Amino acid sequence: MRMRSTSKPPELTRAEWKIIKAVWDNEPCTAPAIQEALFKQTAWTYSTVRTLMDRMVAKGLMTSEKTGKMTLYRSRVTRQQAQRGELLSTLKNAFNGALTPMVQCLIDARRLSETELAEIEALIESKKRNLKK
Amino acid sequence: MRMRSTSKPPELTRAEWKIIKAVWDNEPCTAPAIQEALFKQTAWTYSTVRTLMDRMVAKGLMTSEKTGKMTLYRSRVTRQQAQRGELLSTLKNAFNGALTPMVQCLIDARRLSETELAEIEALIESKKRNLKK
DNA sequence: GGAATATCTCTACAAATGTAAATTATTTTG
DNA sequence: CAAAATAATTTACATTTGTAGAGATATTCC
Repeated sequence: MRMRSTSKPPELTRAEWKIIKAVWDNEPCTAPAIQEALFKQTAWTYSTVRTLMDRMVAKGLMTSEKTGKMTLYRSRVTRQQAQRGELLSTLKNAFNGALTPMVQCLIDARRLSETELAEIEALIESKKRNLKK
Repeated sequence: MRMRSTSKPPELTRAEWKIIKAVWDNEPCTAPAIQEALFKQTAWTYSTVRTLMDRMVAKGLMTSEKTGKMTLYRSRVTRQQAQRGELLSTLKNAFNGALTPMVQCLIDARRLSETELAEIEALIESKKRNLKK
């Protein structure tokens, strides 16, 4: 039976976001690979990256599997799950769960191009049709 | 000269969100008032609330003014600013700044009612008109 | 004035987060 | 094989966050 995700979605710290995004783009992957991938952006040393990754394994955000010399990491949360967790927590903390104000804020926060507005509108339209059905 | 907010918007922790929301609803206000207002929800003691509030003053999120016996607190960030900061940081961390996927995720994350969809659509419409002008 | 009440101040402490050096083991390569 | 390069392990440490107790002060009420 397919069941509606029961465990609340994860929340990641800023550092963890950087890591997991790199992992999603490279998995399965090693810690050295990730530190290399992030070095330009973060200048983190191998130690730092490794520590973060192991903590994330401990938290259930990734898995690690030791194959001989190297340790391979894989994400245990999908991008979707993580994004959703983040968004829902913002919705809850900052907007008391009220969706419309959140969207309003989003619209105001950035000067949106007409293209973006059109895209968003299309999403809504599609969802509406989807609901009707 | 009116200048475009240069300092990046604040980021608040979960505890800080609880506090500031209570402050917005009561300011200017005292620490005891806030702890009372939050007690049902958080069960925090006076010490806890007070510590949090003073830290927030140190961070520039609020001001405090000692009038005789009591200390009065006032927010230094508006709800708008704080919400915006939260949203933008989520946008950046979790969505690499891409707006449309974020909205998509939002739409998927909750089963939206037709009413909500309509509301959001109205927001978009309004913004579009606004852009044109 | 003393007891009760309300506040404040100071100090504390554990957990989480960000960051990394030092040491050890392993592998590659001249 | 010895030297060089890689990767892993262990340990550390400062800062931030969550949470609060204890003691000092001022205020009010009997």
